[in-house]
Amino acid sequence: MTYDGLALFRDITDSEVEAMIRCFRMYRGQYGPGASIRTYGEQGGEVGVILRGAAAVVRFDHAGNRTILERLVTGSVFGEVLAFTPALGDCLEVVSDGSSEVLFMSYDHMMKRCEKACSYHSKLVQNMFRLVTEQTRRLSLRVEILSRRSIRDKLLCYFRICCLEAGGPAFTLPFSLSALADYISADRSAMMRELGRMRQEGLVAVDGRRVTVADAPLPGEDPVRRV
Amino acid sequence: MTYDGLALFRDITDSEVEAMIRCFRMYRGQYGPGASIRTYGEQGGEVGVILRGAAAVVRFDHAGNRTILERLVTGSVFGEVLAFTPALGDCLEVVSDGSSEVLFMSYDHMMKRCEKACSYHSKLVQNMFRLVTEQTRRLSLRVEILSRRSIRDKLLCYFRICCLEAGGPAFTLPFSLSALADYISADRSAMMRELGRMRQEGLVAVDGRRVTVADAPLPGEDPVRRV
DNA sequence: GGATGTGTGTTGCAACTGCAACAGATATAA
DNA sequence: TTATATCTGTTGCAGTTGCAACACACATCC
Repeated sequence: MTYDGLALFRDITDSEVEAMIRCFRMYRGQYGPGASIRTYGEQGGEVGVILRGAAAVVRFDHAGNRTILERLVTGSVFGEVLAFTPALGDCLEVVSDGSSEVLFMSYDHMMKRCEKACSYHSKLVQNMFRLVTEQTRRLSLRVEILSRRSIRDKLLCYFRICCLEAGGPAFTLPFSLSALADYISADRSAMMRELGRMRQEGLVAVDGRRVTVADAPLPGEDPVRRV
Repeated sequence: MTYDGLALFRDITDSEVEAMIRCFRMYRGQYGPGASIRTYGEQGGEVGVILRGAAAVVRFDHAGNRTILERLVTGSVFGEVLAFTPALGDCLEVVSDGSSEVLFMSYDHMMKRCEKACSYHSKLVQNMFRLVTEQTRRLSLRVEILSRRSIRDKLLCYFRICCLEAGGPAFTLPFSLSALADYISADRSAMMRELGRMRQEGLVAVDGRRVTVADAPLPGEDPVRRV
């Protein structure tokens, strides 16, 4: 296995990675579609990296509502020490989306200053820093979406972010419409209804998972400031 | 000024901090109550640290709704590179809460590997890492709150988190009820109404900013898992 | 003192949203 | 093929929520 292309191991050679895997006692796990990678609460201070495939951090509240807290793709990091400490009796789970492979390591071990002062160790920390920073930005976007007051605003906010990432007025949803409802934390039928209204008003066009937004923001364009 | 007690400068002596301030060309700013510390979009890759006082990251959408995206206290870090990139034409602002003092530095300069390899530089990066991690956890909690489907659930979720932090069934709100509504992203009057209902049902007791929760979770108690 | 601004508390109303239920489409496995 | 599961699409209904408006308390400032 090569670790090329993984942001966590950027500027670190495969042989150095192998050395770290031994030194840090990292281990890998393979998961099938829908398999539970981790249930939060059980893992001590562990950090996971998605080597291959994708996954999602989901929460089930006492009423059984599923909420997708976070989507993890190849290269994403997750872990209780990084985010989403379960505190309120809800069930938190990392679920494999399709088949995936995950590398686990001890957070403390990674953060501890190594007596050998290996240069790749500090590179690892720097890379992890970048990943956590990205994570923070994704979470911020999530907060931006969830803090909208209506389903319509949530959808528009999410769609526009997707357009910016895609660099055009159209993009493909990374998950099903049902999962989208869970992601924006809304009732599915209510979302479908609102989506229908928006389609009628010509705000969006939805064809399967393909979404086209009417007044999509152009990338690079400075947002208008209203004070 | 002493930098004691600031998480960013932990394990770094004041004289080392002073050296870094010169080397990094950091600078300080003082702000009065309600003053705008930064408007997102204007600052390049800058990172700010609250040295004294408190602040809030707020957003005004096109309809004028205010949303408190994040509360910053002494020691908190903020910056466009860390979180909350404005992307959708809304107005994002860091507003001083009371009088405050902020230290700014260049993100790139901080992340760049220093040719002198000063030990305190790498300590700074480690400390920053911890702060960003904490930031991530706070954002996660925020997502947990906002992803609740009703005002009641949002309030209960937030209150319980506050109880866990306070270590008891009662705590004092860090801001006004009006600001709380902005924080949970709900209409103020609707929140007051729901709060009244919850009071009637004996779920909570609210006296000014003092909140007591009936079935507060106890710290250290393992959350119940329901699969 | 009055003016101003902010925070609290309340109400009516219209609109939105969650919920339950149903039907059809599609895909996968037995 | 038949089951089974998931996803899509729709509807009625009841409850929640946002919105606008108002009254009052409490500060600060002139």
